[in-house]
Amino acid sequence: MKNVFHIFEDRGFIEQATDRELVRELLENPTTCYIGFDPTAKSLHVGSLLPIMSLVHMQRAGHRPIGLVGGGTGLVGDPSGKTEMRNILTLGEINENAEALKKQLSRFIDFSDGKAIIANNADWLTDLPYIEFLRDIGRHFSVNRMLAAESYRARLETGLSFIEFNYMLLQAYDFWYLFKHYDCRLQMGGNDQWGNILAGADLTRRLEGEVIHGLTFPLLTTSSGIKMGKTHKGAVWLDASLTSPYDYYQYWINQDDGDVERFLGLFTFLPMEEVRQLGRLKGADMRTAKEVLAYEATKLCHGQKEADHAREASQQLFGPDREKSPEAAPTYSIGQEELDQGIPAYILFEKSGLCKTRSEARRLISQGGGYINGQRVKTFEQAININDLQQDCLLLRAGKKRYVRITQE
RNA sequence: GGAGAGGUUCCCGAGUGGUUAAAGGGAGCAGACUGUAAAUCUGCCGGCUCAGCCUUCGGAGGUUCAAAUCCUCCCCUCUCCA
Repeated sequence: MKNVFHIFEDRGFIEQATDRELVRELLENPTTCYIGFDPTAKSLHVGSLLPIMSLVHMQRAGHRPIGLVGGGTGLVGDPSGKTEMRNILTLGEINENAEALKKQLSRFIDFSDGKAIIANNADWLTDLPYIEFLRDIGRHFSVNRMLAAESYRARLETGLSFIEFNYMLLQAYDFWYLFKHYDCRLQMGGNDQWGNILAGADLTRRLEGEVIHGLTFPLLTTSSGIKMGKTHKGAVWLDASLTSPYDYYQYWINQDDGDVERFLGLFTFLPMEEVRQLGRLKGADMRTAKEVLAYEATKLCHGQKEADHAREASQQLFGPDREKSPEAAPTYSIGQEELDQGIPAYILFEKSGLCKTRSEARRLISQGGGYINGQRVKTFEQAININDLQQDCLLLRAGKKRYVRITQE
């Protein structure tokens, strides 16, 4: 089996490593590694996809991944890469989120038979005795050195509370703890975690005299330098009830040309020869590569069946017969009474979820961005009624890409 | 604890009594162009029962015909001093 380190290198996962040569050697043999996930929301979003993919690669290569849910650290708040102090969550919220995270990770990683582990650092952090912690752990940290860390330096400008300042110690403790209890010798994470990862490796060296390692991934931005994962509707979630597989598929197909090859490497398991080949496509052919990316990414997250649906739906809605076969679009049903009476177009656009407010719907339609069955809506108060139904439904479109099918209840 | 600075619409950031739903930029949306891409140009960008009305400038009161702008108290942040 190929060393995962080469796979990571080849596919563009690596930003920094504590020692490339040693990490590569380490990964010659089955190794336990971990990545922390913050339980700040009830679902992960595409921002966490890169770490997840790395764990999948690890598992496929015969290593043992640990998904660490930051139940304990979530009670504190991580300053890394944030300019504002984050909201501190209650224990209840965190546990709820932690549960949900576990479920999501299981879609990507096989947790059976100890092939992977899910851990929650609340289990060992919440009961830490303060004095002992200071004595045994705190003494190994130099404040001078911590302040030199980029993540803290930035926060020094805007203010940094003591509890946040301790985050690094806690995460370092996590790494040591996982090393101690699971023989975990590699921590991975986004490049914003570099300082924290180093701290953990450092702590373990001091406490145990053992050298353990860290690896970071590039922070993902699109070619235009914007953080990934935001759309008109907000964050792109991995949970199908928050972001539908169709929207998820669409998210990927709408990526910039310049990102496609990189994303194929990171977010699919296609062989790299194929990825490079797809990346070489020029002009409109690039769409093929995007379709592959969208399909593969959706398949990984939501399964083949959903991916097939999403692809079909997209092909119908964006193919040569667009507007003709709207079964594929997300559906919203409306009461018969309302339809009989006729409903103003802008209200329908708002109700169907295409616009967040009625004002937005008015604006959209006034600017010529509202369509019904492929026809531009002329005025926002235009009444939509039963006569507009074609084969029992009508197709609403906002702008060029966003569709909703309206059916009668 | 003392002294000073500051909290403005999604973000950054102007505004220091009426002409301010609040400059400018970013993000976002729409139109044109296109390949469900990018770039570019144009328009939009608090809400609503929308030629009008309502709600916003940390919070609560007050002055005034009129306040984001003035006063009082409170909350929070930053800087310096201890």
